[in-house]
Amino acid sequence: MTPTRISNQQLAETFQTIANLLEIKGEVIYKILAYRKAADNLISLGREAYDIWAEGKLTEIPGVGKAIADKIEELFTTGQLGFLEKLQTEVPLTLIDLLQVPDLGPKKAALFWKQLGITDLPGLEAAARTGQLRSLSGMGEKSEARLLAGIEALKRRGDRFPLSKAWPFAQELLAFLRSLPGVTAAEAAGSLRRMRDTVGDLDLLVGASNSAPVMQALVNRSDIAHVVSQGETKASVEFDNHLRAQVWAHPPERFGTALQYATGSKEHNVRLRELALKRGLSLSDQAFIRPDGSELLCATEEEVYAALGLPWIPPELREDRGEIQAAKAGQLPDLIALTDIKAELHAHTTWSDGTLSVRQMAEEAIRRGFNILAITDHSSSLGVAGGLTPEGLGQQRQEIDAVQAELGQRLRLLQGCEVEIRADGTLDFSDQVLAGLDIVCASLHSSLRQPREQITARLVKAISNPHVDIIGHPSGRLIPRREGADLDMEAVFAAAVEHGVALEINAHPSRLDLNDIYARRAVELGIPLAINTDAHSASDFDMLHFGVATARRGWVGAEEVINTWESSRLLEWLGKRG
DNA sequence: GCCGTTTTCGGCCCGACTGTTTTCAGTCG
Repeated sequence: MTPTRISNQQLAETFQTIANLLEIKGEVIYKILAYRKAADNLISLGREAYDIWAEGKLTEIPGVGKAIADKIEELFTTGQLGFLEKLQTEVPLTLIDLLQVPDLGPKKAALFWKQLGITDLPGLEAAARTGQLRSLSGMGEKSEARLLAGIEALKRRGDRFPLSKAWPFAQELLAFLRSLPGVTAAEAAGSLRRMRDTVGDLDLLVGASNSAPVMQALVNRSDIAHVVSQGETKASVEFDNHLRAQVWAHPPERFGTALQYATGSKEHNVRLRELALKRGLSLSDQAFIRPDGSELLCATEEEVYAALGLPWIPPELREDRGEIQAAKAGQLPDLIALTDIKAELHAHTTWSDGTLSVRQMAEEAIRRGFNILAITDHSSSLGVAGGLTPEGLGQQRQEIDAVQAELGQRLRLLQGCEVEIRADGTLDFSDQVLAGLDIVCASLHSSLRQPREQITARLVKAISNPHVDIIGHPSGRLIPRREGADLDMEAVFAAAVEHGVALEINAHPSRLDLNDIYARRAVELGIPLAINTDAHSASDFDMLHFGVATARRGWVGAEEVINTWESSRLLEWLGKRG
C-alpha cells in the first residue's frame, strides 16, 4: 500500500466530521471535545502531520494520543478510516449539514432524525414547511419559524467575512456606540480584535452602567435587517450588508473581565478558567468569584491576567497555541508593532497596474514616515497588469533617479520589480536584468493549480536565484475566493533558509500571505520576513496594520522583519545579495 | 479521547438568551 499524503486541513476536517457524528449519536462530550481539539491543533501546527508521522512522533502533537495517532496513521497508510466508515453507517453524514443552521445543535438534529427520519437539510426544510416539527416535544411554532429563518439565512450568506469588509464596518459601529449617552467605552472583541484573517460575527463590547438603552438604540438602527435576539445586556443583530454583530454591555467596573471574555478565543478562555479554578477562583465574563462567594471585579484586562499571576497577553496571541505557558514562564514574545515598520518594499505605480506615479507614491511613503520605498512594478508576462519589459525598466530608472534627486534625504527610493515566476519556474527577466535592480521580489500569479511537486519545485527554483530577495505573497491565496497553491511549505522554508531569501507577509486583507501559522514556522527556522502592502494606490498603504497583525499572530518580533531595520542595515543586506 | 509539580484514574469552563417549559434543555460564544 502506498502512503497517502493527506494535508493537515483534510485531517482536521475528518476529525471534525467524526466529532459531529459522535455528537449527534450522543457520545460523551469529552470524547467529542478531544477530536475537536486534535483538529484545531492540526490546523495550527505549521508543519505537515505527514512529515511528523514519518519521524514517528505523531503523539508529540498536542491533543493527539494513541487512539487519534492510530487513526492518522491509518489514513496515511490506507487513505481510509474504518472507524469513520462504520460511524457513517450508524449516523447519516448529511445530518452534519443541519448543524450549520443557527440555533440547531446536535440534540435537535438527533431528535429530527430519530423521530421524523430527517437526514438532510432539504428534508428538514420540507418538514418545517409542512408543520411536522411542531409535533415534537420542545418544538413550537416559534422554533419552527426560527429554524426556517435560519435555513434562509444560511442560503444567503457565506460563513465568514474578510477583514476588509468586517473591519471598516466595525469601526463605524464602534463610533456609533461611543456616541450613545451613558457609554464609557466601546471596543471590538472576538476574532476581529484577535485579527483573524476572516471574521464570523462582529463581537462588540460596550461599557455602560445602564445597558438596556444601548441595546435598544442598536436594534433601532435603520440598517438592521433582522434582530436575532435582544436582552438587557446582550443583543445579536444582522445588518443589511449581511454582517452580523453580537453586542454586549457591561458596567465599567466589570469591563476588563467582559472584554477578556468576549475577545476569546474560546480555547484560550477555557485555559484561563482552568487556571482560575486551580487558584480557587471561578472566572466568568462578570467577575472572579472567590471561594467565600465574594466577587473580584476587574475594570481592565491587565487586572484579569494579574489575578491569574500572568502578564497581559496581546489579543493576537490568544489562540491557545502556547501563549499561556509562555506567559507563565515570562517568555511572551516582544511582538512587532505598526510603528516599527520603516520601509515599504513592494509597491506598484502607473508603470504597471498602480494608480499613482513614482512621485506620488514617494509622497505617500514620506507621509507615513518611511525611510525607504521600493518601486516594484510587474514584469512583462503578467499582461493583465501591464507588466514592464527590460526596456521599460530602463525608462523607469530615469524617472526614479529624477524623483530621487528632488527628494534628497527625505526618502530613499529603490528600483525593484515584482518579477513573475513563470509556469516552468524560470523568471521573467534574465539574471543580467535582475542584477541591475536594487531589489527583486518574485511572485506566483498564474498556474497556481499545478500539482504539489511541480509548483513547489517552481517556487524553490525562484528562491534559488541569487538575485531574488523576497518571495511575494508565497501561497497566492485570495480571501475568500481562492485557496493558496498546494505547496510543500517545509521544502519552501528549507530553500529560503539555504538562500537567505525573505518571505513576504502581504498585508492586503485579501491576501495575508504568509498566514500567521506559516509566519510563526518561518521565524522558528530563522527565515527573515518582509511585511509589505503591495500598494497599488494611496489607500493601500493603510492596509499595513493587517499585515503587522498577521505577523503578531505568528509571534513575530520586529527584529525578524526586514522592513523594521535601519536603512543602512537593510541596504547592506540587499547589497550582499545578488 | 487526552492528560498529569496536587491525579496513570478521574477529571476535563461559564453564563445569557430563547422557547416551551412550570423548573429546564438546548444553543451559543
